[in-house]
Order: sequence, then structure tokens, then C-alpha cells
Amino acid sequence: MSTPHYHHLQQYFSDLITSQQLVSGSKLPSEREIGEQFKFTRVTIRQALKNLEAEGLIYRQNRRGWFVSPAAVIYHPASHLSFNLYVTEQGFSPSTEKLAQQIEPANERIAQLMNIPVGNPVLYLHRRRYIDQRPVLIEKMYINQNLLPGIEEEDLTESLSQILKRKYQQEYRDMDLSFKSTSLPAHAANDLGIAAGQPGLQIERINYTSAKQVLEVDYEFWRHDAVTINIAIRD
Amino acid sequence: MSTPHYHHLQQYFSDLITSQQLVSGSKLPSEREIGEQFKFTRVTIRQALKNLEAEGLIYRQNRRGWFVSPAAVIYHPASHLSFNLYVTEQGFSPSTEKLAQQIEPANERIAQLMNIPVGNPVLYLHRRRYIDQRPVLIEKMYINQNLLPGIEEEDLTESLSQILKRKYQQEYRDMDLSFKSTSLPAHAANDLGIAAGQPGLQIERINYTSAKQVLEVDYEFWRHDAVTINIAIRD
DNA sequence: TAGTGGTCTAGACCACGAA
DNA sequence: TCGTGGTCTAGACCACTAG
Repeated sequence: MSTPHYHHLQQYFSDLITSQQLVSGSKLPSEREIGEQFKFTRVTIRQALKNLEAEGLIYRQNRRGWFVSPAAVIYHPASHLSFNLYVTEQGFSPSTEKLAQQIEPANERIAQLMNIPVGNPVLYLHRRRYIDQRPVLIEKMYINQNLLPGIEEEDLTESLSQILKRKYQQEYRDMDLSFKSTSLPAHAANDLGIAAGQPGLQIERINYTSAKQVLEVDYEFWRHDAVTINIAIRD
Repeated sequence: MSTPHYHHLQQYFSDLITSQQLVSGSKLPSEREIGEQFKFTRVTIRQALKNLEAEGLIYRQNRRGWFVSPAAVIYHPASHLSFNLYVTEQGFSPSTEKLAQQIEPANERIAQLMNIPVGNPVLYLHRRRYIDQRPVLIEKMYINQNLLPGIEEEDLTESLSQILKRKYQQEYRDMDLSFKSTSLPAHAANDLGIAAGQPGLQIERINYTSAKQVLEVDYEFWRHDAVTINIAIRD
């Protein structure tokens, strides 16, 4: 068994995709159909498909089938561009859906960061963001409402940075970022409509005001194939 | 089938690890042993183990077995600390192995970045880096030898930033970073002694001199469970 | 040489999505 | 209702590692 069977399959689909014979968003044949064509069992087929998924070439949506992944969007946190803006600039079509919004007591980490007592109210916002109709990102944010009174009355599917600018004359400035490549937690995988345990990218982002106060703490859960992160460090 | 069997297994080992009954580096029972104990087939066992691997809790090395992953090291690129330094500071033990070193003609991308003709010689350096004896990172670097004459005579398992400082009175300054969560390419997986197709983190790093010349272009391939990246953005 | 994970077969039933 | 992927059984042989 010099090269395993799934490797040939992988190569076959990989070639179809890179040569654009299978284009972004198109559906692959079903696992059983592929099995008939190549005379392999589903176990072998699935091994190949999962490897292609790990490479970021294809993805699956629930029980609907396997699809060719669109190109990854480039996220450039230091540019302070909003999701809507940078996705649009790169030729994709963004959208945002609000899944939950509520006032919550701050947990220990949030309280410490925002320098408020544990249990004090913060605004919790839970959103799902799409690129070209594909859900790619779950966002859970904790917003310091002391600094942004009345923000809960705004349309929170909008870009937060725009609301900040318009209503509060504030802008994103300093931030602390933390990235980890790991599988998506069950809640995020669920919200994205994918099986638990898929690889993903987790980001914690802490946004500060110009006065170094914590404006907002953001947890992002990305499909791993949907994003590349670019950062320029200039001392 | 409300909750699948592998989920219980996953939970079982996850609990053992977080409660430290299984500590970092220790070996799990073999797949067949686990199967006997829980009366599942290997397919189910492996599903659970692969999910735990995706979470970063365990890893496998060749055909030796499954092991509990050590804590991830925190990589803080903007700090300009060397690998040896930040790994040591976090209580781990780093080491470096040189896999290859040679003068190579620059490819298009490298030539363009370094502002030299395609085909001009650059120094190629290929290293494997370990944390606590575990290979975690493959590094492929292209070094601008015009800016660093004689660098090929140095001991290139050493920290490059130290060589820069000592021999050339240079320091790392500006850099461009690009991160992508994707599976490790075959060559990198091979060098790390793991099966191809494992999730990983790929980094491209371009290091500039204070005069904005490209000193070095670096491709890093990390085990996904070995690292967390932290960056502070200060305008 | 014995034991490990890596690959693979040939089935089966289930849960969800689309029509 | 039918087709899809999701889960699972009960085996088998191979390739590599360790002793």
C-alpha cells in the first residue's frame, strides 16, 4: 500500500477544483455516487473528502452534501475596517444576522477587563455573519454599556464601528488579539450548521477606547477555510 | 441516536485530561484496548480520538500511540522575542535542528520581495523546532544574503535574531504576518512525523530591516495544538 | 516478533433536508 | 417520501515502531 486509495481521490478532486472544472460553491457528487464510480467504500471516500475539507478546498453543510469552498477572505484587523467593508472590497457579499441580544451580568473575565464589579450589567450580542450566503462566522460580544449609553436601542445587525462613529464619535483604536486554531465548540458549530468537531479558528479581541478603557470584548468562531489573517507590525 | 457513542468517549477522556488524571505527555491506552473496555469498534474509538485531536487535547505520533498534548505556547510576534526565549520564559524547553541549508536561486515571490533578479542566490534554511522534545514547528526560510554577507558560516541552529544582533548589529523591526488555519502540506507533516492531512497553522512572515529592506522571508508550519498567537495593536 | 496505528471492505440503520 | 450525510458493526491486512 504505497499510496493509499484516498490519496488518489483527493488528488482527483483537488485537480478538478484548482483547474476550475469544479467552481466555488458547486456541489460534489454524493458519497455513494463517488463510491460507485471509483469502486471504493464510503469509508475511503469520506477519508478523502475530510482531507480536502482540512485543506480548505471543500466543505459540507449539514446533510445537504459537499461543496467547493469559496476563496478565503483576508481579514486585516489592524486596518480597523468593518466586516461589511473588507468583505465587500474583496468582491464578496456580506450579511449579518442577530441571533440574540440581552443585558447580562458580567462574568469574572469581562468584569476584570472592563474594570467593573462582577455581575454588573453588560450588553451581550450574538451574531452570525455570512459571506455570499454562506455562514462563516459566529460572534459573541460583550459591550461596555457604561461607555455607550443607549446602544441597545440601535440596529445591532449594523456595523458596530459605524454606530460608534455616528452616535458616540468613537473609533476603534487599540486592540488585543488572540488566535487559536482548534475545533469549533458545539454551540458555534451548531450555529454554523456544521457537524461538531470541525476545525476552526477562534479569536478573542479586546477593543479599547483612546482612553484605554475596554469598549468591547469579542469572541469570534470562524470556519477555518473562510479566512486568512494579515497583520503588519510597525514599531 | 440522540448523542452518538463517540461523544461519550470524548467526554470521558476530555474529563480525564482536564482533571489532570491524565497528564501532559502521557500515553492513552491503545485503540483496541479502549474498544474492549467500552465495547465499541475501532471506527467509533477513532472518531472520538480524532475529535479530541482537533480540540488540541491529544495528538498522535506515527504508529506509537496517542498522547496527551502539552499546553500551547503563546507566540507574541510583535515582541520580537526569539523562539528560544519565549518558549523558555513560559517554562518549556526549546530545541532546534537544522534539516537543510543551501544557496538557492530566488523564485519569483522571493525575488520580488527582496528586490533582486529572479534566480539570484538566496540562503535557504530548513529547520525543525521542538518544545519539550516534541517536534512542533517546521520552518523554511529564505535569507537575503546581500544584507548579511557571510551568514552561511554561522551556526544556523542558533537563534537568528541573536546572530543578527551579534554579527550585523541588526534587529528585527517591521514585519508582515499572514496566518491561515489549514492542513499541513505533506512535506511538513512528514518532517513532523505525523500523518498527512492533520490540521495545522501556516504562517508567512516577512522581516524588514529598519531601512525597509526584506531581510528574510519565513514560512512556518505549526502543529495546530502547539501554539496560540497574541498580538497587541497600538496605533 | 508483537503491538500499534493506518487503511479498507461490505454492509446497516438513523436523522435531517428538500421536494 | 427519498436522498443525503452521520454513525456504527465486525471484521481484515498493511506498515511501522519498539523491544
